Amino acid sequence: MNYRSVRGMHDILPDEITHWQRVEQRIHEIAALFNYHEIRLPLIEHTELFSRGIGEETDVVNKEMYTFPDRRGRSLTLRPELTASVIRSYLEHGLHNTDPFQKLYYIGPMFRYEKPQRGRSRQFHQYGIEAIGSLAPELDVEVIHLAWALMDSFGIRGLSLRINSIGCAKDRRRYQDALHDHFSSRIKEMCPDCQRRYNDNPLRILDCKNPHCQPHIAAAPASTDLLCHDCANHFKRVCQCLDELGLPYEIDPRLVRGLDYYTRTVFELISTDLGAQDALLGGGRYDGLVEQFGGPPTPGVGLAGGMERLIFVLRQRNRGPQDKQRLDLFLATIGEEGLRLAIQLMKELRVHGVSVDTDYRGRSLSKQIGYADQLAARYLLVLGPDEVSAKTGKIKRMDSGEELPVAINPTGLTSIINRR
RNA sequence: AGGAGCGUGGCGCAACCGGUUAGCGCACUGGGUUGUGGUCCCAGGGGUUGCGGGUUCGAAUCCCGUCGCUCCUCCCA
Repeated sequence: MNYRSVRGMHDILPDEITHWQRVEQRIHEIAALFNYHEIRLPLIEHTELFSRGIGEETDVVNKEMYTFPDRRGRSLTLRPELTASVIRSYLEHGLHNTDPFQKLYYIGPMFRYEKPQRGRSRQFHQYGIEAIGSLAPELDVEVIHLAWALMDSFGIRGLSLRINSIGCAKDRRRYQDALHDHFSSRIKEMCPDCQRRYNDNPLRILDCKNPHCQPHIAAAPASTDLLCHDCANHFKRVCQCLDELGLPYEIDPRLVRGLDYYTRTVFELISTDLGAQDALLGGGRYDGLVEQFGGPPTPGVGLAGGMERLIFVLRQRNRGPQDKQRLDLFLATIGEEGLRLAIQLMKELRVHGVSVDTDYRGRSLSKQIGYADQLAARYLLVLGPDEVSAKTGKIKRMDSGEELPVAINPTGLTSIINRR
């Protein structure tokens, strides 16, 4: 075998697909409860959409994008996240002209060129929601509420939500200056990464996990102390509203985030089951992004979560065998005439919504029955010379072994299969 | 990008201080049982031990390189 999948790109095989289908189904259901509408966007965008939207100095843009020239030499990029694309689509289709307030969600693959490790692949899958067109702090809370509702629907416990506000663009600049002042006398004692960040993006220093840097970071000013009047009020109301809904959270003044478009509220949902990559989902406000893309001043708030990580946590918790794809009926056949009858019956039964299969490998009857058992078929019917001529047979419930006489035609069979 | 560990049939493992023909379990295929399943019994297919080189009478085993995978730092979903 000479071919392998590309590094960091993983196949999802049939034996694990029901997990994916379950999670996707649940996302559709929860999104509908909150009145979010699905949007499907291209995997590929013009590179500058991401580099300008996410920020030139972020890790994602700097070193993690799959960027390549197309046949005309235009620089294209496999999407590393979807918020920028959603905003592009929002503007391109003039959604802001029809109804500037939009509640959207998506599910799909994303690509980042990173060194793979647990909970991080180069192709991975995210679900996300974006609520565009309102500054209301209650909307921030709705987004967070949806995240909790999704987790609750899976019965996932032991999660913690960390939240912070990094303020508007002006606050952010002011905060960066404050951090500069704070670290200027200490930066020499801190790790090389922090020294680099000191110049590039002092906010990122707060993310450092190096124990030597911790005391310096702990003493740093909190972004929430420097918020302007409006931003402070906004954050206050977000927390208040979370309290009113009984949604648990803890304020983490060190929480920044790696994407430049965030303003005001930022948050992450953390699971201890995940190891080093512990963020199950993350999000925040991006009040300047639409305008930055040339649209009218339009605020927005959203979140994105990792499908792989969610499924991983799910599997940690319930270790039972997963549900198999259902098969209502297996037709075991004897001889050419038996198979001929089976083929005819299957055509008709499938029209009636019965999932049905037969043996295509000419195996012995006992092997066919063993196969039906392995497929977890609910019912079994043998089609041999007797059944072909009599047009009646005995249908067997595989779980109980009980056998019932049945007329071999779609009506007779479905009447038994469809009753519970 | 840096650090650590690991590569043996599809999967999980054994053999490894060099020594017959690389074994075992699961899975797969057939038979026992050409008309009724999960158990059991028997048989079978499937490996250039990741790849390349070196040491040696002899390498899955020791050495070097390389590729791949996993985990960690970092960053994030």
